[in-house]
Amino acid sequence: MSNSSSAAADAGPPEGIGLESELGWSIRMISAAFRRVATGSVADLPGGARGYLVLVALASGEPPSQLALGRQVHLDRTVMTYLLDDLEARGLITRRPDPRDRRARQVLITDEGRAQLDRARGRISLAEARLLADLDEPDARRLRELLARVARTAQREALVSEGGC
Amino acid sequence: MSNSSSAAADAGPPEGIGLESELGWSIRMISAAFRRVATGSVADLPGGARGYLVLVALASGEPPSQLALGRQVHLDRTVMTYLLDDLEARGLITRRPDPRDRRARQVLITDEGRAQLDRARGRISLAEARLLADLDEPDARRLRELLARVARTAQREALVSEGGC
DNA sequence: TATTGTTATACTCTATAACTATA
DNA sequence: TATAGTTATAGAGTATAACAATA
Repeated sequence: MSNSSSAAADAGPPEGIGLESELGWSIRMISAAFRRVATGSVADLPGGARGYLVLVALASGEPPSQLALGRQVHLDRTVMTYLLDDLEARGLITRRPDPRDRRARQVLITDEGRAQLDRARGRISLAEARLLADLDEPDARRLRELLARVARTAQREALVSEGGC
Repeated sequence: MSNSSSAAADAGPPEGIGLESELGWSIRMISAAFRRVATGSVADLPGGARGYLVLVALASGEPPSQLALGRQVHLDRTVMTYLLDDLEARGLITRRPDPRDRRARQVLITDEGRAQLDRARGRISLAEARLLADLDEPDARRLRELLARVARTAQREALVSEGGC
């Protein structure tokens, strides 16, 4: 019959602490779950989730250099090169030399890029809602706010260490 | 001089929505940051963070099959095989045939495994605290609780989809 | 026929190093 | 000498398929 060993001897209860109290476990499971629900939303963008975040970053603010852009979305400059190649080939971004520093290239989002981004944004919103489905509205908002706060300082510290990506 | 193009024209303020409002960005940055602060804490465990989570799962409850264990920590059974090989070679776990189902093997943590786990747990706690450093105690507790809640249902849905890992 | 564990294989992501052109 | 971008390469992490033993 079905194994279901849990039914046999339930003598081993949650003896204090288990996986669910591990922050690393939560992060791992949520990362996987978000990838699961969001992959389809960005499937038609070059680079998938990475391409999406690049477009989001480009949609607001000054046209950044490739390096600055990579730091915003935690992508190595070597990855940025071919990711931007793909986005440019599809007409979602353009690159032009920075007049102030001829080593650098400014990255700009195109109208087509904005259009695709807006469509993807709607799909991503649905995916996010699915991920947080069993939180009520205030809890979901609180979780988003706390995550954003931790992520913001995490990014700052990533720039300090600045060893790898 | 240093480029610091941000100093030049600061005309591009956060015009409404940017990366920080993206849940996917927060998750991405936090995953990377946690890996950064926690890798050292589990460096002497076979499999690093994955080995650590396996030990945590084994430390409480009934000895699970390799498959059940993999589902708890979101690892494919093909990965479990050599991860457990490594943990067993170091004497942190043992495997024995399940008397009720001779296809399956029960995985047990050893005394040495518990000892190493306890030491790693202390180091991980410090790393977690570093990650959440700029939250006060109530906010940190709230974030942990919300993450655990989302992670728990995320895991349940992973078992349903059960296509990949 | 379906499932557990194993092995082998391929694909993606990430990390490192070397090169160019500018500064 | 140091930096932005490119290219090539190697290494993890993950996924897929095939197999043996058992249900």
